[in-house]
Amino acid sequence: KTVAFNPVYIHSSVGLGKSHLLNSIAWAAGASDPSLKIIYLTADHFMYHFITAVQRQSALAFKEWLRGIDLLLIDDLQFLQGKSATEFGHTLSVLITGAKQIVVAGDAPPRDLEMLDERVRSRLSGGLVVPITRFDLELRRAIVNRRTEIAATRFPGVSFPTAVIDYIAYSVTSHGRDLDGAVNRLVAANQLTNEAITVPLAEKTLADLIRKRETPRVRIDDILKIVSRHFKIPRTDILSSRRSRDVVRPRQIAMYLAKSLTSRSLPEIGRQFGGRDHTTVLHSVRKVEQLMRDDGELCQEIELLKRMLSD
DNA sequence: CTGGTTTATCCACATGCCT
DNA sequence: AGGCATGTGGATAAACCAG
Repeated sequence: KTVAFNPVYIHSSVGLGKSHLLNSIAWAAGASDPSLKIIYLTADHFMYHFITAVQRQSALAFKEWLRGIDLLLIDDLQFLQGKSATEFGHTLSVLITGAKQIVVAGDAPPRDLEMLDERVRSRLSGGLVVPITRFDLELRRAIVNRRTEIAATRFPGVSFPTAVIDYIAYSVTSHGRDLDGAVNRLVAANQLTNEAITVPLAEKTLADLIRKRETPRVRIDDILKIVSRHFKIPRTDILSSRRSRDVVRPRQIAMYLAKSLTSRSLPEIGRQFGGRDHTTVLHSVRKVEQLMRDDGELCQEIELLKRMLSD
């Protein structure tokens, strides 16, 4: 047998069957060679084991144990966050170097995994990266159409207006299973209440299936890049501990942007700004807000930066 | 340069919100 | 009951700024 690609990184949004795929891989590998040692873990489980191992001073034993594994599958990498992520990154790169087969899955491409350091990220990008894309609109429409036809033969009174089919196909963007679920639920609602199937009914019944418009992801990397270019100061200065005004202002503005444009927490942002304390970030945010209150020009400048970042 | 002021930063801790 | 996020109050030392 050959190790063709290592590591393999699978990414897709939630609900498209990543975990299912990972489990299938594990099962198929086990079926083809029962002697293989295969471990499937979610990232937080992995981290839990790792941390308890460190606490029990048995980190070495833990690493030995890992080395004995032939196929390691780690799921939900995006849940890996916080202060131990960097330590985890270390272990991960040791593992990858260890030449055993690794399969990792997460909900973003490797370069967006900000909690991992650059070396690990490029490590992951260097392997095989498999994106699983959503069904596109036409395919979703076709699936819904098919489902409604089946429903119509089973429940003669049921009919789906085209507008409702479009609505479902447009709004429910996750896995095919959810598209089925949407149709079933509408049929059920219709059977129970005799209410005609309309777009408003669909809106009401399917509220929880419709993922709210995901705020376009802004990465802190991008904020750093844009801010450092705009103020003509090197990115390393922003991350450094220098405190001269010409570097502090941009730094604070960047932190403010990170807080308002991403959903990262204060400690998380602090960590990415050269390991600063979360209260420093808080102070920066407030400072910038105050500066904006009594300086319209700065206000516009920051609005400009915001627009540049969220296109 | 010097002495005083401002403030970016960190720390210890409190509170509230989810599990 | 414990982790995580947001906040408060205080201390300190790095910049800043007259004189």
